[in-house]
Amino acid sequence: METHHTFPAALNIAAVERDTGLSKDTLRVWERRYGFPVPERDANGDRLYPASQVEKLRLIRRLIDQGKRPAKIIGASTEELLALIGDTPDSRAAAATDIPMLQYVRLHRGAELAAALRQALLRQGLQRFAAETVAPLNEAIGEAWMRGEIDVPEEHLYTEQVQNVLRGAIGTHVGSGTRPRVLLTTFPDEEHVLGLLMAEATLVAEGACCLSLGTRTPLPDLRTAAVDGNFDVVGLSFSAAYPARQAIDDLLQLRAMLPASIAIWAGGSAVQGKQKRLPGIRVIEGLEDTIAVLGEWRAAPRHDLNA
Amino acid sequence: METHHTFPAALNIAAVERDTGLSKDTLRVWERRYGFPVPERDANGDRLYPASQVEKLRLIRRLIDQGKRPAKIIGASTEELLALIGDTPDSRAAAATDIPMLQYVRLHRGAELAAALRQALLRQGLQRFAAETVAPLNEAIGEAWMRGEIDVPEEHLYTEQVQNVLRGAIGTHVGSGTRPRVLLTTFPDEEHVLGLLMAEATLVAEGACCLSLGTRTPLPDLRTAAVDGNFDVVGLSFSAAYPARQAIDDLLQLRAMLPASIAIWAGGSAVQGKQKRLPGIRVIEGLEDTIAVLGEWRAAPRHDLNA
DNA sequence: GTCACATTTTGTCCAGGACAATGATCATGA
DNA sequence: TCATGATCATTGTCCTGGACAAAATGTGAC
Repeated sequence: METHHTFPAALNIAAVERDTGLSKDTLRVWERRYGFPVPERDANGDRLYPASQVEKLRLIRRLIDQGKRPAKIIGASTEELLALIGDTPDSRAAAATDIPMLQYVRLHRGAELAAALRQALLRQGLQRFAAETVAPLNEAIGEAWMRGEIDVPEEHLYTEQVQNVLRGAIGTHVGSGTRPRVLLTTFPDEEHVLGLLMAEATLVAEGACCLSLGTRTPLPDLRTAAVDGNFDVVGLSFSAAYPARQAIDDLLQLRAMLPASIAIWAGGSAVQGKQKRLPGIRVIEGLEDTIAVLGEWRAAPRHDLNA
Repeated sequence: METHHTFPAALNIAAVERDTGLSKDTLRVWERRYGFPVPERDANGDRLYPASQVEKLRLIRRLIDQGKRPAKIIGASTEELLALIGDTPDSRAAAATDIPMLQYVRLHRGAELAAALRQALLRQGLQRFAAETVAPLNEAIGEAWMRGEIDVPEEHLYTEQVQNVLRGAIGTHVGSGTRPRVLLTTFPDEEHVLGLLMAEATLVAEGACCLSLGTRTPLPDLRTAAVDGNFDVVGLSFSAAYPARQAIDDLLQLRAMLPASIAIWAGGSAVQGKQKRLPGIRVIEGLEDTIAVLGEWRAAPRHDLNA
């Protein structure tokens, strides 16, 4: 049955950049410094990475995301790297958590996952669904990813199904005309959408009037949209993968670009606990905190109520 | 009121790559060959692009996407470029089409757009909504983008709202257990999701059992997911931006990777009319054609009905 | 008009050097 | 013992300038 050939013999450097997330520059400088990867060359002298090296690069990338240093692991064999993944300190504790929905993701049971999510939504209502089902599940997925238990397609499947359920629910809450008017998006380097959807779900459930621009909005465009759209608040979401340092810089830059009458709310792992370093910005410490922040805003005296 | 400074003085080359979609290599080689852009330099000799040059680069990028050649337009002033955009042959004809929903997008009326979409969905049902409302609207948005009438945030807003409505509707059609089982996704270089959602909507409305992995699934992962998940069909979606040549190569490569028992369906502008160059692959010529293709599959004799 | 062929244009890749930001290490003081 | 700061090593990104193949364009024969 396995007569059909599976992969092309080798990938060029651009394809490897796509597949591994390692930049072309990084791939070349690793080759120079560490002696890995050492790709073949085509007739023109261009690099051609065999699938085995790409596979190893993917493992290395994962370990680096976990905090390992390239020099320490780049010499290891594929087997040693596999052993290293899922051998983090908190691995055993986390592996114990046995959420059924996580099993559906592992086993590619998209339909069952969707059904379970929908059932949870019906039982809990939108707000508790986001806070008590999606948020913990998100975390569990992140940890399973770290442990190497799930891969790209599982994560995609998960994101798709959660999106279907959350977006369907968000759609049923119209809430136009209410206040505050919140513009939601992420910065150009942040492509994770689930945090944004969870925030939107929580906010619309509380009667805020949300408009989401999705992910990756360029800063100048964000400014224009916020000012022209007469928004009260701009909400930004950051995943754990976003460098905290850059999040702070970007937020302060946005703060300088927007008039003081527009509040900025920032949520997600990357900004958690950074309130003191973010003057003029309200850090949302967790989904539950969203409601408190919303209450704050509504309680605060405002200049433009008649605007 | 405009006392706050709007932009940082200049962007580094990585930020310009993000904002314009032009690779670092391209930016450097243009500077060498055409004398534009000519960025400032920081203390370390690194390029710093002023906002004005980035703006011009964005215009150039748009014109290139419309088919212009860099050498022909790179010398023009920002004003001349602006005049060039929206001066394409079919511009006048297209500008005449005056869909109300397109107005909502132009004016950032997210709530109104969502309401109009939802109303259309209720009136038409999922299938006709996809074919008769979303598809033409998509095309109109694409043309408005070409003409420079809408920009990144408008396009984001549109995509978000359509996603909310389509995903909500898709979610209500469970259809697990029915055949065929269709695995939907896009290739790693295709990030447009609306085509995929429209296909999914049409298929679930016809009782197919769809599972979407979202966009950008690596080929090896796609193969594993299709085989392990016991799917009958793998469906791929291509936007107009996808190079037709690459679409054909990628599809044939996927065909070689998958067992013959799994059908491949491909849809979208990039593959339209390419059926004869894609043996073993069923090209879907339009949303309406989807239903015909589904009927074909169901009518065809199969070896594995008892699988 | 349409096909084949020559020529120009254009994006991507290469090598190898440099540097700043980040992380690790270690000494110092509370 | 633990925090704080200085020093050193690591690492990703940017640089220059050269090369080449794929795509687009132009040219001529039919």
